[in-house]
Amino acid sequence: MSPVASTRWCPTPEQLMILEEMYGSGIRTPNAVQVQQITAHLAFYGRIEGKNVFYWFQNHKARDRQKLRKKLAKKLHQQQNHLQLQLQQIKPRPISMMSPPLNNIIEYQNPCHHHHRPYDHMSFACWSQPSPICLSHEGTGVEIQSKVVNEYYRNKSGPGDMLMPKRIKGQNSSYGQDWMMMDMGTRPSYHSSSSSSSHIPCYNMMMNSPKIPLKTLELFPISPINSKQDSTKL
Amino acid sequence: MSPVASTRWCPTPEQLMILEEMYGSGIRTPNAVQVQQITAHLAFYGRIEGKNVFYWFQNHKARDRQKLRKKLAKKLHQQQNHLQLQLQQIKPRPISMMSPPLNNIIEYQNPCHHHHRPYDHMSFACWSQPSPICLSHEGTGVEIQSKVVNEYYRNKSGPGDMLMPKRIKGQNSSYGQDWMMMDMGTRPSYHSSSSSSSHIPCYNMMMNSPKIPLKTLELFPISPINSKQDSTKL
DNA sequence: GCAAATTAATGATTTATTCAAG
DNA sequence: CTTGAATAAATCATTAATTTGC
Repeated sequence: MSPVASTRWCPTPEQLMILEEMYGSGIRTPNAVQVQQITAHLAFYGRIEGKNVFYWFQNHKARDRQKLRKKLAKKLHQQQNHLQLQLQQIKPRPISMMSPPLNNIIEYQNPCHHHHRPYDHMSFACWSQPSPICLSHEGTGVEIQSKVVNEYYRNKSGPGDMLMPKRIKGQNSSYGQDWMMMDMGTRPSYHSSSSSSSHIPCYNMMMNSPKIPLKTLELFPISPINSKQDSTKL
Repeated sequence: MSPVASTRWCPTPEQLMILEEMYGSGIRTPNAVQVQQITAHLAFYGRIEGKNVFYWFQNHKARDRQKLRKKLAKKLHQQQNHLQLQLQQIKPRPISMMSPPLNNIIEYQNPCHHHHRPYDHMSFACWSQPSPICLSHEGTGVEIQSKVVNEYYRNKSGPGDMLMPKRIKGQNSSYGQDWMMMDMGTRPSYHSSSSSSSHIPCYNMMMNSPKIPLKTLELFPISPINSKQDSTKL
């Protein structure tokens, strides 16, 4: 009879409203910092995590595109039909003569046209809990983690490094703020030349595995660890 | 003339060899723990991070599949040609009669056949640094993080929770070890029923942002944060 | 009204495709 | 050309709406 915690995030109406407002105002692929801010903000209205926010935008964007495509396909289909009608009226031809132009439409109807896909802008995953920064609502429980997380930050942080996305060159001015290094401290480099800073954008997140057993796991055999790998496939 | 740290991971021959051995021995989609182990192990031979290992397996698997597909398509194409030749020899027909069977082949050649795609098994992202656990090689610098990370773990970890993947039901025995909860501690739940445990698989990683400025970021306006969003797109 | 049965939405994951460094 | 990195599309799975028979 226990209420059984739901397995997946279920946005509250307020959360949804805010998310949609943000989306409406142009946010499409929030970066890690933005996701953190949004998450912290929304946590005021209910349980939420970074990954929920990240997924929400991803899904929303994708489904928007999907809708748009369908609409476009429909429109073009009608348009095409219309055109054909006109053509037929002007100069009737055998059916076979009409197929070539139709091919152009198919591309829109075909669910598989991943080519020429314009990458809209760098984005990256962020599955994380609300950070202690930017708690616009206080006393909501979000800052329960603050001490620990802050402590963690203190332990590692140096001066804030900003960096540009690797794939967008020469657009510094536009994206400078959105990108920053999240490298997990510096380790001695083993590679001769590649020194200290391994440049990892926001993807680089500390693995949050408090529940990984701390006991030493079996030393590494160069063979399947759990022997339950999907060697079935292939 | 500075040696300019390379932006992307460049596997050493040893690392590559080991990775390929692992792949050969059946590992396809290592889970977070495995990635950690592999990373720690390979760190002995040079700079490496969890995400490199993760990406390597992902890419290797994908490109293997790709090769296989191409081969299969080729084979089937030849086979088909052969069959047709035989058919033609037996009972010559007009060309038009031969197209239907050909359609079956096209599916293999078409790069867009994501349907009926057999999901091989649960897998998940893991962009993380080698964890302090399982350092099969010691004194290599990898454990430089250990103190900090361990401290972090100590701060948060409760009893190790194991959990099953959500999507594979009734297969407990097979995957039990591969899945575990990595929820970032418990916060008070705002949702009435959904209590404490938000079930997040290994995706759930603590954001590693030591270089995010700790200063309070601008409070949250329900509008683009950096005003540099990709509102260009759409 | 009201559950069981269906269907539609949408959160979460995995795979395919693209970009670009070396 | 190979392959590490990153994003978008496709897919799966669960929850919410909705319908249906009583």
